[in-house]
Amino acid sequence: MARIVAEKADIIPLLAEVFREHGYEGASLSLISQATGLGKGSLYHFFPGGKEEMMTSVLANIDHWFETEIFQPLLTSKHPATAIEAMFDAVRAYFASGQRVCLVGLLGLSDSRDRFAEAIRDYFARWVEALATALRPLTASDKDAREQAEQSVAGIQGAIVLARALNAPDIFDRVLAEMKSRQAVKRQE
Amino acid sequence: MARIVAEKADIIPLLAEVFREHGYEGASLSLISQATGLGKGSLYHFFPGGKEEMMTSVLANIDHWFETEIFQPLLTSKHPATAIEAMFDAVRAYFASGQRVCLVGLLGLSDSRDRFAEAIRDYFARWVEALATALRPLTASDKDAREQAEQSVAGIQGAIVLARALNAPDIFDRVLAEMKSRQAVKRQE
DNA sequence: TACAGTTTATACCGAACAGTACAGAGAATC
DNA sequence: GATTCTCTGTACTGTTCGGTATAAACTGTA
Repeated sequence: MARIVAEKADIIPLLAEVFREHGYEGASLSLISQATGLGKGSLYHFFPGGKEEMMTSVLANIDHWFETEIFQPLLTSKHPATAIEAMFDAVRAYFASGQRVCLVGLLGLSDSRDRFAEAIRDYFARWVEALATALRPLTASDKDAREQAEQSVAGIQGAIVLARALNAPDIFDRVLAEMKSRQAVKRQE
Repeated sequence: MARIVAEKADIIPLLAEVFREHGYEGASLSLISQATGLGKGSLYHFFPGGKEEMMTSVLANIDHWFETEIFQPLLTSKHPATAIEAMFDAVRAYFASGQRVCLVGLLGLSDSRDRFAEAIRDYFARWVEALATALRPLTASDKDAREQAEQSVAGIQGAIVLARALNAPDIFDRVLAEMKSRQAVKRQE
């Protein structure tokens, strides 16, 4: 029969969007089929492990993106202060000012979190760790750096929740802008 | 047949916990039946509107709690600074240091958010508004008060996400404690 | 053209889903 | 004791779920 997808990798972003919109349980195979344009036969050909394998593939994809675009710059940049600012900008674009949900955060709140607990934990642990590393030269103590990193990652996740709930992307931008400027102030002290 | 529940109100907290754990779609009638000890017959006797009515009842219950325990004190207290501190303490207890999910926030991220959009929006809008009102005497401008209120509500929601994801209630406490102390610093300026 | 491997659509499975129908049990009232 | 109203258990509806089996259609190679 007609070949629809050239690469398995091409459909992972589509899968990610379905999971983001409907969660893991809510993303039924018929929704997935509709969003990707692939029938069940094709889906189970590419992902013999079914929905769970689809989700782990999506998580691996997200993980890779954050690793290269967010974590590594924070960890290796010669100018941590600008790296942190770049992170806020990248995050704002990635989450579309809160109109795009953080799939990992959502998964952590849902009842399927146990199934993907490790991936969820790693994602946030690495994010906090990377940000804390970048903050270390700018803060009085390692403890301060870590606390501030937790504060920022939490702030970003909460900004998504709030912006979605109020259907107001400007709130997301405002919360992130304030956190960003607070780092700037701290640097001047 | 044997009467199990004296008051319909008694089972709403049980319903709330099921929805918190499994979300709206994930909370199947069999799970609800198990958690409440009521069969389908009883459930549809108390809630003829089915799951949707159960959720709206739960949301109304949550709304009432926050209105009396959080919003009103913020709006009417003679000492807004202490009212804000009390809010952080009450929130910490309510969400059990992040081990208990915010149902309204979760609902806002899920795909059933459209169905309860109004309740979700009201909840967060009133929270931000109440906190901004309490902050107004303590900040330079109304704009500052509002931005700081958004920041705090987002921080609380994000702290839940982060604490759940990392399975670390201490992070929730740390993030809230820092936000609380930041208000205190601002007051001294 | 013949063949092999890959990709697809479709029919199907048992289980679980939300919701309905209804008979009957318990308590309250008279 | 009869009646009434509130509550509950059970059986059932049609639908959808994730997943499987399979055969056919396509592509690449020869």
